[in-house]
Amino acid sequence: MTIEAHRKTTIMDIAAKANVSPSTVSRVLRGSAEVAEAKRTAVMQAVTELQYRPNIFAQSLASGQSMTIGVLTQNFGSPFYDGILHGILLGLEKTEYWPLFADGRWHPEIELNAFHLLLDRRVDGLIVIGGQLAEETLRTVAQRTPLIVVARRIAALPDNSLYLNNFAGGYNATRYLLDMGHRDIVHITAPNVNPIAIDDIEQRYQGYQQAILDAGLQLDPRLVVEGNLQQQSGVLAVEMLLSRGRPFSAIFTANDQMAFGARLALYRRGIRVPEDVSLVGFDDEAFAPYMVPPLTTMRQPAAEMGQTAAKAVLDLLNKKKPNLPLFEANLVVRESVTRH
Amino acid sequence: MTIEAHRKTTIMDIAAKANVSPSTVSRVLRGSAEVAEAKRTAVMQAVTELQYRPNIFAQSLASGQSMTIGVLTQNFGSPFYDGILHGILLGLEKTEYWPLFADGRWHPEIELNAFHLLLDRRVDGLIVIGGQLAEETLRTVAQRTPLIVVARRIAALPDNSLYLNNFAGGYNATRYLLDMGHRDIVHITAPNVNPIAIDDIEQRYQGYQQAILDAGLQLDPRLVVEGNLQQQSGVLAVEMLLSRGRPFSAIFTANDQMAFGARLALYRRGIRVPEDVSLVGFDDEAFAPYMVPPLTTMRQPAAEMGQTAAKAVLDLLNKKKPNLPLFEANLVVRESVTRH
DNA sequence: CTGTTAGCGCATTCAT
DNA sequence: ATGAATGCGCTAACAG
Repeated sequence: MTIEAHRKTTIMDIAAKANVSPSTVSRVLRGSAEVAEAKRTAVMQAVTELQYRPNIFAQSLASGQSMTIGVLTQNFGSPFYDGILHGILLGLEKTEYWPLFADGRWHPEIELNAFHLLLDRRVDGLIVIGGQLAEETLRTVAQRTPLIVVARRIAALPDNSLYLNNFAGGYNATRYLLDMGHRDIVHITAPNVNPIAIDDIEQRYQGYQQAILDAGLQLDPRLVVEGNLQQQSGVLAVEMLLSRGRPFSAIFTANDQMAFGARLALYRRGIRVPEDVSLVGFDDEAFAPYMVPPLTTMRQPAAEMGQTAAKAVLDLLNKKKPNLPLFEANLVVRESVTRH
Repeated sequence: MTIEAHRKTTIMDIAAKANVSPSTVSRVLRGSAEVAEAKRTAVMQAVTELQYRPNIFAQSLASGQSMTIGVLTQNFGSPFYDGILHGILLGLEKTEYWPLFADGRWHPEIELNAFHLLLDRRVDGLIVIGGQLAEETLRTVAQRTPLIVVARRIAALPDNSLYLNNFAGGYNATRYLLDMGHRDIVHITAPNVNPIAIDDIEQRYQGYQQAILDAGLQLDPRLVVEGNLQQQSGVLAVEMLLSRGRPFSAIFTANDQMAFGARLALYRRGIRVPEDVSLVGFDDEAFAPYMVPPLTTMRQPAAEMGQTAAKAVLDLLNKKKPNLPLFEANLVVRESVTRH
């Protein structure tokens, strides 16, 4: 058993079989130059016959390109982020680029590590979804590598970040409840979570406040409760609320998960939804339509954002200025809200 | 460690700076041989000073190893699969291997393509989560590359597949309802979904049947309804069931999503859970504890399976026979079931 | 222990 | 249009 016997087929093998030089093989394979039709087909045939597959490492080493786009996410399984992931996948599907995923797990150290490993793999472009990387770090990288940050606003990189208008989302959700006749509207926010989400959440809160004021009503701090985005905190928030004794007819939560928790707490207290209290969430998680009753919520266009992000990095790779619209969440009306 | 470094510093630069040969640099960097302490530290210092980062492509090309484990999943966002993903991430975390993800999107062609792209990237090992790749294909690859298939039983590869005892899961769920005094137990199954899941689902159904028989009861086809694993099909299943007029006091669904749908349908019909009908799901999705009322369900040890899979490929890489236990789903009791 | 010498497989100049 | 030559950055076999 010689080494030869098991050696992988290389560009040389197919060059020999097709009676051409290795360079010609390379030319037809990557279409980098015109080649006589006869040789062309001879090469292609040899390729299929020998089941040749190029060695990516050799290719990348020689060309300096990896044909990959690094994608840094924060936990496979977060509904919103996964939606973005799908969009990216879709946006890259018909291109020559292949996504390389890394998971920051919402851990600053793990995230930084993953980020570097992506860079070590010499990705040609980079998409960062949310996360907590220092803006400084992102700025530095952006100078050298096409970079798009999704679901996070980087003030210093207006042309590289893509995010949602959370203020409008909070405003519209609240506005809807007002239009339905509600006057005592609770908001469950989440001020002390990780640094990036906090910004979005704060925006939603601001939107809530502005809508109340625009309706000519007064802000009442007793109607605002704090959670941490987890379902359980929605439960606690409602408990807290009820203990305050301030009457209310509707609840708007900063995300769906807390709405789920809130709904459970109301159920345990025997408070009916939507007869006694209306409920509006934010995210439109897969479960929202199947809650009892189905949850009215703000849908974030995650997939569209991901796809736009993918197109944007490709634009950057081609030295074109990418088009980065400001996205908005849309109200999805379901049965958890009634006219008051 | 900053970003600048990823540029052009090569092993030669640091060799020059440390006054040693490139090979010595390589030796200390990868610990492949003993090196005098003095040179060692000189090299290390040069490395940090020049912010050197090895070129992965050159490394892999020269060594023949990529230090990556390919992971083929089927849609980022499926709760069970994501759990496995997390487990794999965890299992690989402290090793020298880095996971390379690909998404088959539940599309046979896309999956096969992704599979090949993973192989093209010369992964040292491979973990396939579910999917529909031909057993033949898997067997061929397994001969050449360490391969573990998770959440799918490959008869021809008993030492490479890792899955759950779904029969026991179905049996235990049904058994629990029987123990609670229920006699007219509905099962919502899903016979016509994709080829791989169908096997698991069928096993759950078999478990249900066996439990009924073991309790000395008769199987009644009118108590079995078919869905397709989606929430919406749970809604339809219950509608169908009610139209049959056959009384029942409990429903066991083949997955949580259909349980969600079923619960919604019951709500719309004014049938109370659990007072009128008890409900048991399968998967323990994140939402289950927050359903109204909280859902009793079978929890699959996804993360453990993923971690075990990761360890198993590493074992294969080290020519050790991996330990592949048969996993089981555990009952998680919540308020959606009452004694009958 | 350590420096020298060859490749790893391919892309890309150069010449022709 | 095409073959020969060079190098991408690193590892490993071979001497010393």
